[in-house]
Parts: sequence; structure tokens; C-alpha cells
Amino acid sequence: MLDTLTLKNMTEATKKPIKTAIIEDQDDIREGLASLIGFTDGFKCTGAYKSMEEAFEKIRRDVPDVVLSDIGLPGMDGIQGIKILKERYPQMLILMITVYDDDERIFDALCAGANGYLLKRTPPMRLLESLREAVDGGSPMSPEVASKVIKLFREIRPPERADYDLTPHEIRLLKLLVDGHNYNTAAKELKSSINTVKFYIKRVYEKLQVHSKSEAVAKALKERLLE
Amino acid sequence: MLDTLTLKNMTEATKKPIKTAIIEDQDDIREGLASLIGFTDGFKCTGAYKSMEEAFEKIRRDVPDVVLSDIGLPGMDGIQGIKILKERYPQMLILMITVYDDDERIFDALCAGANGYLLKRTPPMRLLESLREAVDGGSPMSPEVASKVIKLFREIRPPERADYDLTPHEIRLLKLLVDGHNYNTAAKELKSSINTVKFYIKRVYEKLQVHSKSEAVAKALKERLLE
DNA sequence: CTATTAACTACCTAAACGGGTGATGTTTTA
DNA sequence: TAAAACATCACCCGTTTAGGTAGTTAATAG
Repeated sequence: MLDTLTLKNMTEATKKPIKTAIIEDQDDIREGLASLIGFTDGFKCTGAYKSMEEAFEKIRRDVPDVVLSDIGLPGMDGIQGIKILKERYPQMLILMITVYDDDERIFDALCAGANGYLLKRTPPMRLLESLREAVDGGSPMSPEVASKVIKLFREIRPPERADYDLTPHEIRLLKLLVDGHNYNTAAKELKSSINTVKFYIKRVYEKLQVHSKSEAVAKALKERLLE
Repeated sequence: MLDTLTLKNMTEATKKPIKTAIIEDQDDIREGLASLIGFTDGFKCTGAYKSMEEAFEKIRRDVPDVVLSDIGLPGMDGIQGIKILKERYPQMLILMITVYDDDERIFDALCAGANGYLLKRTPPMRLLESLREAVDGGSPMSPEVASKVIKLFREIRPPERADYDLTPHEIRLLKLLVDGHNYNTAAKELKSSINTVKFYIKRVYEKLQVHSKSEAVAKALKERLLE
């Protein structure tokens, strides 16, 4: 199995090495990465920059397939920077490589366009695999990061909507209130009298256990009672 | 390197093999997985079930560390099933292994408590690594899945909150309205007179371009103006 | 056929609200 | 130091809302 893998890598390498650029301010790390990539078959290091500003200036000379970027950088930080890189080179793949593993930064980096997120302690082989995985359309992440992404993922949706037994008609009415209607305009919208609207709103309030239009609107929106 | 890895696996194996159960209706796949896991050092197959119903009944006899579950199952489907498993055995890890790679199912499975999501074409070695990765607190995903998770992640991104130049004070006030306060109780909360509150609310309405409390509340919630 | 119920309408009152205008001080700025 | 900006409060007035009671019609069920 190892042989076939190596063979596969070599043929791919011969065909077309993965052009990689590095953005990292610490000299030892930057040079280490550059060597690793430069001396591995199937990969080519097209640039190693100390800052986003430097990258912006020089990266155009040889646009890489993948950028390996740190987050903590002097001047413009990595997250801001990759946002700009993605705008200029939308097809370019971006992997973050950083010591930060807080939810905030992971979230921001991925939303800014990062295709993967690796921690600095990623072993060299895994890093090279990640580059290839990214080129193949994957999204390599360190295990801890993947774990956090999924955790964040769960947090975003779960408000398991409570059920207040609202009838379709009551829901339609509630939507109108959410859209800023008052009793009068809502009545016209529903082609019924204002008194009818008032009557049903009372029932909605009872069901939702609220005592004003804005409380009802807040509850409807917070608990996703609409749609 | 291979030697150290093997050694490491063996020591871990000796210490404590990873107890794995399989839930999969297709006989060949189920038995294949069971063999793979059963005959690999460091892993132990504690059960192989054809349906969730069977798993519920028999899994208690020897609760595994990890469950490998299909999604398409006769009777209760895998997603519903793992939700129940997670309730009964919260510490149990769950990996989906399925042919489905649609956003919907990935999303649902992860929200239902899956710790990872593998496609059926995952090579055996990678599958075993995934089991270990899960036990080590990671969230193994096939590259395509990771890619989709990140794509979904970006889509959920809060709709770039518009800025209405609300002052901290105005935001505090808006929060009170969202929480169902009226002018009077809000005034008490802010330790100021009702007239002051009315005054500031007017400004909030101007800034948000609305004309009622509920419109303001709706806008604040929809556009995430708070926090 | 009568009782019941659902769906809608009506009216009433007190409270809350929205939109004005304007008066104080206090702080910042020019 | 004078002017401008800000924060706080006050009153007015017409409209909207909340909550209560009650009447009409039409369909349903016993």
C-alpha cells in the first residue's frame, strides 16, 4: 500500500507540483515550512512572506495554488488579509496555520474564506497531506479544530422550536405583526375587521403568554415560530 | 516513522482496545467492518446490528466507546436513532458512515450528536484512524464532508449586521424593549424618568427608520443589533 | 330540532404609545 | 469663554393597544 501511495504521489508530482506560498512572520517557522515544501516531490514553494503587505506585493509574480497563512502577523492580521487575497484570487486556496484554536478565530477565518485550519503542531507529513487534500477539494482541519467546528455548528441551530399550538391563521397574523403591521393594516391584509384581528391577537397572546405586540414579536422571532 | 506509529498503536491497544459497535443493514458491509475492526490490534468489535431497534436492545450488554452507524436503515433511520443513543449514552461517540453526502443529512446528523461523518468509500486504514481520532476528541470527516460543513458554516454567517450608529445606551434600551419592557418598567430599570426613555426611544426609531416598538424589536432581532 | 361550537364582529375603558415642542443643566469644543 | 452638543426631563394630544364583555351567523352534533 505504501508503494502505491508513493507512486501515486510521484506521478501527480511529475504532472504538476502544488504551488504553495507561505505567509508567516517567525523566521524559523517560515523557513522550515519553505524547506519542507520545497524539498518534497510534488510540491513547490513559490514564495515565503513575512507579512500580508509583503504578500500582496509579491504574490502576483507567481500566483500559488495554495497559501499557508499565519493569523498573528505584524501589520494586517491574517484573517483580514486572506479576505483580501480571496477577493483578488478567488480560485486560490487558503489554509490557516496558527497556534490559535479559539472559537472566535476559527469561525472568522473560515468565514473569511479559509479552506482549512491547521494548528502549528501539525506534523510535517500531515501538513503536506493537507495541502493535497485542499487541492483535491477538501477542507483539512486539525482534529481539535474539526471538533470545535462541529460544536459551533450545533450551537447555531438548536433552538428546538417550542410549540404553542398556533393555528395557521394565527401564524399569518403573527407574521404581519412581525412585519410591522398594526391592527388596522393587518385587518385589511387579512380582509377582516379590526375587531376580528384584535380577537385573534388576544388568543395569540394567551397562547404565547405575553402581554404586548412587541413581546409577541420577540418571542416569535427568538423561537422561530414562523415558517 | 511507521515503526513508531505501529508501536504506539500496539501499546495503546494493549492498554485498552477501542470498543466499537456497528449499525448497518447491508450484510456484506456490516460483516466487512466487523472483520476489519475485530482483527485489528487496538480495536474490538462489541456488536454488529442490522437496525437501530436491534442496537437499542443489545447494545446495553456491552456499551461501546464508539458506534459506527449507517443512515439509511430499515425501521428507524440512523439520524433519529443516534439522537436516542446519545440521550441514553451521552459519553458514547458516534460516527456516521454513509453514502449520503447531501447538506441536509450532514447537518442533521451532526446536530443530532454525531461526532464525525464518513463516506462509505473511506479506505479501511482511514476508517480505523477515524475511530482513534474520535476517541482522542477529534471529529473525523471525509474531505468532501469537511468541505461541505465549512460551506454551510459560511452560509449561516450572520447577515453582516448593518450599523445604525446606536449608542450603548440606546442598545441597552432596545434590549429592554426586546425583553418585553414598557416605557415605565424600562425607565425604572434605567433609573431615569419615563420621559427620558420616550425621548431616547424616539431617536432609536429615527435611526432604525421604524415607527413602533414592535417594528424596532423585529429589526433588532432580525439584524442582530444586540450584542 | 335544539344545544354547542367555531368564526367573526362589535363596543368600551384604561393604559400605553408615537410624535411633537420645549426647558433645563452639563460637557465638549472651537 | 462663548457656542455647540449632549443628557435629562416635562407636557400635550391624538392614536394604538390590551383586555374585557357580548352579539351574530353558520356549521355540527347529539
